[in-house]
Amino acid sequence: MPYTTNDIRAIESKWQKFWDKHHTFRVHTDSAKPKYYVLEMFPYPSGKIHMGHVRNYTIADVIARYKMMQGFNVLHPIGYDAFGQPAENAAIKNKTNPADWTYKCIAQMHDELKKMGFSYDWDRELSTCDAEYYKWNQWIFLKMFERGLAYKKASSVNWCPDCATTLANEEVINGGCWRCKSVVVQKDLEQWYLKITQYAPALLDDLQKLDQWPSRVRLMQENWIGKSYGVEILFKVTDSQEMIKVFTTRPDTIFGATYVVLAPEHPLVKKLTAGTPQEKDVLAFVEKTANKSKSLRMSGDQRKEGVFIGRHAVNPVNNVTIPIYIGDYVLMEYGTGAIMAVPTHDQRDFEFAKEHKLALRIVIQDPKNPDITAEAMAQAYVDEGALVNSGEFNGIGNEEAKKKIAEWMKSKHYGSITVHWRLRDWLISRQRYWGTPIPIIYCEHCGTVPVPYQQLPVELPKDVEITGEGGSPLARSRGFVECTCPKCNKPARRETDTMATFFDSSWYFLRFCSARNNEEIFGQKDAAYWMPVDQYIGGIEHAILHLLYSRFFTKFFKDLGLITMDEPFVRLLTQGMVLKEGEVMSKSRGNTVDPDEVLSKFGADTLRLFILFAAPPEDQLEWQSSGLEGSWRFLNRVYQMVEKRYKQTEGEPGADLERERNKAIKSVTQSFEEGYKFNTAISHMMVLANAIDKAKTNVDAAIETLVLLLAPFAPHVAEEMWQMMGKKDATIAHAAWPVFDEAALKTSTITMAVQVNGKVRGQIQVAPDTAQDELRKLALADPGVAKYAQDATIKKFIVVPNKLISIVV
RNA sequence: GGGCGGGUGGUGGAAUUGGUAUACACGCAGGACUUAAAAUCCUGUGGCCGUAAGGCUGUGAGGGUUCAAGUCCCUCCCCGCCCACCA
Repeated sequence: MPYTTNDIRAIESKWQKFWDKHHTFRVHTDSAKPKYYVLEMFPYPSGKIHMGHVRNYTIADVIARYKMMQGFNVLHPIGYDAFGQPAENAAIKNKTNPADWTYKCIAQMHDELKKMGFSYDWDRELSTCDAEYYKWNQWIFLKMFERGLAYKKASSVNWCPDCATTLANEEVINGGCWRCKSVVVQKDLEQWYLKITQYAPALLDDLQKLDQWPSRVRLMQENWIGKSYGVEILFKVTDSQEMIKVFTTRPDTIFGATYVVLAPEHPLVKKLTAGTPQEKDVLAFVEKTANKSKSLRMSGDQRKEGVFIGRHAVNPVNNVTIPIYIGDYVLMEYGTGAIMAVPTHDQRDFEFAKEHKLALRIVIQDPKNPDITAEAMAQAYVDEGALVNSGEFNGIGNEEAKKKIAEWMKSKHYGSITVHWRLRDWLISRQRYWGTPIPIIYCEHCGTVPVPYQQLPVELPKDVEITGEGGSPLARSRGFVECTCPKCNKPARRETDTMATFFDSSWYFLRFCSARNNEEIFGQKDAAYWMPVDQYIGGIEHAILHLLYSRFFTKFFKDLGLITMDEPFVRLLTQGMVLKEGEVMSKSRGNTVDPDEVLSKFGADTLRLFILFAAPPEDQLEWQSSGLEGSWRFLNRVYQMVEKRYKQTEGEPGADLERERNKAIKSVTQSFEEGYKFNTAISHMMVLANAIDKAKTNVDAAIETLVLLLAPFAPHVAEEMWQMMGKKDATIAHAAWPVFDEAALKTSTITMAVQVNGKVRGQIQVAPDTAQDELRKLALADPGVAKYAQDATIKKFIVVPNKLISIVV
């Protein structure tokens, strides 16, 4: 029977039904068995899966199935990150309800995932928009609220005018909304925050434990958390009692400070300019900056604008009086919102100083250019050098001076040694409908009151019309807003903001451990058994946001005493993007390939095999339809082998084929163990297939091995072949992964290359571990070698055991 | 501007971490089978010279270390990703 398109469909749907019927991938907490938790970043249910999903989930599935065959109790769950704005947009567009739209998409997505043959435990399938799930979001929020980790504050926030909602700092990409790319503006609002900054030290320190994460992801997190050591220095304002506290990481340049810059929003600005001739100009500049969005302020031409405020301050270390400016390049949110400017050794200060014709003073000598004057500098000198013009510190290297000056200033009470973090608290309120309601009630008498736990979930009302305009949609639902205060029973109002959807995905991996538990957020025994996730797989785009938030939540759960581990993901794999003609495959570019089309033409096994063969998982993958046919041909060939050659001959397999068989097991297993190099794993299987084709002896053992090795990659056809081979195991998914015999890999003769003066001139066949004297004779006897080495004096004779001989003449 | 990856045949990609560069596949060319096509199978396939044997050359460019360099060191060019006024 040829392996045709119709056969593929029949085979694949047959085995998908079989797995369903037998619950092949259902697992239970069982402390007697070693566990392995494989997780992919769950999808947003847009309805259709794309090639990115296919790649991500295929990688995960192959790992899960491999671990199963190795005897692990493998947890491999799936769910849907179902809250979020596309559902609202679709609701507006199609005049439907976000819930209806989302559940329809989930059903569709569910079917598509099944068609790929992924080994999910479907009993754990979940959607974050289910009340049984988001109830626990509210539970977490209340636990955080109790501990002061969830709090409300007024501040200038990122606002996306198109999405009509606030955004976290992490959601602003190049000044635009991460979802719709509209320019983000600033707005003063009262919003809910999570105090992720309290965990900043742990989030930074524990990165060291994540030695099985890609180093660049660790580095990205490290930069995002942004710990900097420095000094806070007090500059006294002349003719005033006010002090300006500046933060610097460069105390070694303190003697070079020639002016001070405050952020326009700095509270001292208004105080210091009140009633002065400069007041008008200063206020005008402050207002101008306030109208500029933060994103605009931080991007664009980056020309540094600012004005002199008419006041001066004294540098404590040398009593020099210097002018005070306000400048838009100083940010109120970072450090103290004020800096000491050292134009000679900071490029931003240099540009500002040139623009405003401010003084320059060199305090670090460029060893390559020791005699340069400040006036002659074309840019700031920011590298290392010895201190000059710095009083008692002259001559000291600046790295050493950083520590010495910091200590000295501390002892003189000029300043204090401090640490600043770049990480800000996480803004979680969204003025949207399709998200988890924040479980808070506002009472005129009792103030801000948390919803009691027994009243959870606070369900999303269904009677809300989504218009996309005018603040929180929930505010328009009277039945939702109006409530009674849990404390005093008087009429009160509910919070109408919903939670950012990143909240939902920050702990779903824990929920999977006991997805149907209605009593608790997750079973503690289940979590203790399954967690942490052994292998997590997803896109690099989540390197900061999702992974940082998940780490934060995990640490919080540990502090609650619910779990004992403090990092959720042991090993992280970030899969590369899928490209077509050199560009990322995307809907907006219109260069997508629909997985469905490939499925109907070639089936899931071929698609899976191709997507793994075309590139290593972490690299970009260039989509080539012709490669698909190659994978199809390979599966077909193996199928024909089982059909036509299995159990057709008597006798023993030849030693050569046995060696190839063992070699294939070793290589494929190694490809798994050494960084999931599926492309080479597949090539090793192809090598074995080629050897079987050529073999004249009994091929039964080799075919069995090949089918077993292939099982994680192409599970449907592997099951079919396994059945054709008359195997008793109910499913190849639980068959044992083959083991190799090191002894079978040995050969009686090996080929060694012989080089003369670095060029290969011949090859000799020798027994393994032949003695050097013998090798010398054999090598020189080779005609190709003799031609170059015969009459010459041999200067060196180098042997790389069992590989190569290098003769220098 | 800073950080991190990369650059290997016509294409996707291998190379045991200093040891025979181009495994495996795609594509292409020639052949077999066929009335024919598809499918399948066989052979060849980095470049240059040569009928051949063989020789020279070759991993972005240039230099270096070494018996030996895709791999290590220096200088430069190009591409991708991430972060970007964080003091």
